[in-house]
Amino acid sequence: MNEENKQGRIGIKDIALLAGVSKGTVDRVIHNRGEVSIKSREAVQKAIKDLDYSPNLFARSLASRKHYRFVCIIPKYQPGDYWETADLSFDEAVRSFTDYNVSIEKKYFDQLDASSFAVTAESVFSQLPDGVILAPFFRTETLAFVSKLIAQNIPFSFFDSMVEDTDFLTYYGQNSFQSGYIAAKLLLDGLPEDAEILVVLTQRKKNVLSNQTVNRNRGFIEYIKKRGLEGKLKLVEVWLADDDEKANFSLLQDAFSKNKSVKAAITFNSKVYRLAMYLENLHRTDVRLLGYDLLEKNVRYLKQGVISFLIAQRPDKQVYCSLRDMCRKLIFKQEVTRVNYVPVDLLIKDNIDYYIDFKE
Amino acid sequence: MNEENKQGRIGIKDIALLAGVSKGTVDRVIHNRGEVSIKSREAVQKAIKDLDYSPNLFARSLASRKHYRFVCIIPKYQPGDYWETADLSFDEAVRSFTDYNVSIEKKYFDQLDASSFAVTAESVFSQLPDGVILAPFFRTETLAFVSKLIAQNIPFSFFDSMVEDTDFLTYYGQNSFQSGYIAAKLLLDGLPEDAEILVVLTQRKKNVLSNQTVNRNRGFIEYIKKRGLEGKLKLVEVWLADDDEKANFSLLQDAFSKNKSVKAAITFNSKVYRLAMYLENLHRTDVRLLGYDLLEKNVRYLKQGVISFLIAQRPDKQVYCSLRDMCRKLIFKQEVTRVNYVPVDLLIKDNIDYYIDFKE
DNA sequence: TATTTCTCCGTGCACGTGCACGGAGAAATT
DNA sequence: AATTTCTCCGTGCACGTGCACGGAGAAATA
Repeated sequence: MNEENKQGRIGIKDIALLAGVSKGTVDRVIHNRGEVSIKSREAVQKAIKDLDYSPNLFARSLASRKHYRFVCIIPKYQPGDYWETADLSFDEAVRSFTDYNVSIEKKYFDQLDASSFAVTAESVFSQLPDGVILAPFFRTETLAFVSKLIAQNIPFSFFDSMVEDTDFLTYYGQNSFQSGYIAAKLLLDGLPEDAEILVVLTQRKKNVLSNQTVNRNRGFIEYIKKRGLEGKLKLVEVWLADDDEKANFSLLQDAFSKNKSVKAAITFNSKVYRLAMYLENLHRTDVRLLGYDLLEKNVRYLKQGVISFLIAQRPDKQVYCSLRDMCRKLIFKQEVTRVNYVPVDLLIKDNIDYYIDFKE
Repeated sequence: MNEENKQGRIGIKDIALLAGVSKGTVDRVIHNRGEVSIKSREAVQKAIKDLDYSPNLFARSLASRKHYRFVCIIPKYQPGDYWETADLSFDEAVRSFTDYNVSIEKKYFDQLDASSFAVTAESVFSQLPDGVILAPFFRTETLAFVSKLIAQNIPFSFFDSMVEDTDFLTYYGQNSFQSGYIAAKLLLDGLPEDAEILVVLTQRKKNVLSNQTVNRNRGFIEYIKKRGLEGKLKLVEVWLADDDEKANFSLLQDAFSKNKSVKAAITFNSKVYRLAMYLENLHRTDVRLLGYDLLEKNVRYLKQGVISFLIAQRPDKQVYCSLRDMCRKLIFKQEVTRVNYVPVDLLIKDNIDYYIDFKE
């Protein structure tokens, strides 16, 4: 083991020396807070360039007294729900940034209730946060919220879905349209052209579908058109309620008894385990089933072979990257990419374990 | 924006205060380098526990004079090859760790020449490295090498493939057997049971196949057995040379002319673009093609629809995680997981873009 | 008792950066 | 000319930790 001092990392005082000024002046140039003559500024900038200086981020955050406080806004959830992953990922992610003097506060709203979202969002302002990360469930309310954020000069990022034409810092999420397209391909390829397909939708209040669902559905239809299957395939829509499992069961029962030769079924959200549960009860293994997200129940049915495909969208990464980019932009003044589509990950029973077990 | 000093992070001097000793003593306990009375030691340990102290890693590595030097051993490659990704990833990864006083030296060997590997490996010792990361291409030579590493107390990690029963720190790589199994599933599902399948192998010197290839092939066969297709499917093996493209072309020509109704073809390495090129020249679109790894050429043929599936194994992650774990273990004395299988990522023309573009 | 050795421990500087403070000299004002 | 204001810049401490140095007191040796 070698004890070598200093591998010659060049620091602020090296450029001070080269530029013929003191490190205080260098500091003023780096954080351009003025009070520097043009001559000195240029000398420093040249030195920085010549020596290819990059600051030691550790020393920086050690020395910095600034404390950054971010707020994230996500829906309330039941244990095992999709949103639990995102929630836990925030805790996980913030741990990687505590040493940068970063802390985070989470706020929850009712995903069926737009006014709950508005109230939660409003409560953010009293905290005077340095940045906000949110899943923009309700378009109108989100627009109102972010315009107020902009007025107060508070940067914000979207994840999961986005509201376009707003001045968000970053977006991390899946391209829903494309993921619906891919879902269609996986579900339909190899099936007869006139097969019966069950499309299971979950309605929220006022019959409104989520952004994600709408766009995935569009992508789904697009594939069907492209393959020239429109009008040939028999698409059967089944509308379930979000909370009434008993009613849902009989709705499914109804659908399957009316359509005897269903070859495949799909949901555009994470609730595919409902369908799986239903099919398993009936010991039907002849229906190709596809859904989204790696809920524990979904994974179990995938491994059992009841579900054929799951499409995942790395919720943990969405959260981590959103937070990281906010740090990069605000703390380290680095550039970040605005729109970031996460991969459309295809999971089958044979590769699911490696996907889940892999901890980066 | 809030200027709040100190969010109450407890540091070494807080435990010194609570334990009634100086921070020097606390330091001696933490790094247990002795010269501490039992009474003091226990007081400090109690204080650490009571206050739930965790060291500030930034301050630690800032103050530390120790410089860690790692060596990695990878094969030489042509531009665009699989190993280029790994090579570049090392550069990328080491950047994240320079502030921890870490540097890395890369060493290359000829992947067709075991003795080249041995020579390269031997040259490592003169550097007195703190750790070694290698892709263990040659079993015998690797065994000799690592036993010498162990004798000199130098920790080492495998990636890409591993040599079992050695005392490696970590392994990151794909489960080759399982990935071959999955490859078979993707390639064969939906084909007639008596289809003609081309299995294209690349021989290295002395007719030796790489570990990866052997195991993927085993997994492939396993699936065929499980499906009861053994003896029904017509598997045609084609052996190509690694470097003679002209000979390879005529070998393929030969294979396709002898087997008129080939329905699918597979290679267990990254050279599937050869097959794609051949099929494209002949304007044949009726052959389902599967291969490994996201070489630029492979991706192009996938997007064109010549290749149906690519299986990826996150070489960048393998490298990054190997290096990160070495830091965790050696610098921060944290525990790491020994065997880490990376996901078997399934890519089709419709999800490849998101996969490639996504920068974490 | 005087000297040496040994055990234990406190002090103080360093790492690279941020930032407050104050000072020197020029320019503007009285 | 004396004073004030303004522009520019250097000095020095702090962040939390690692580590070298040396000192105090006890124990061992003379």
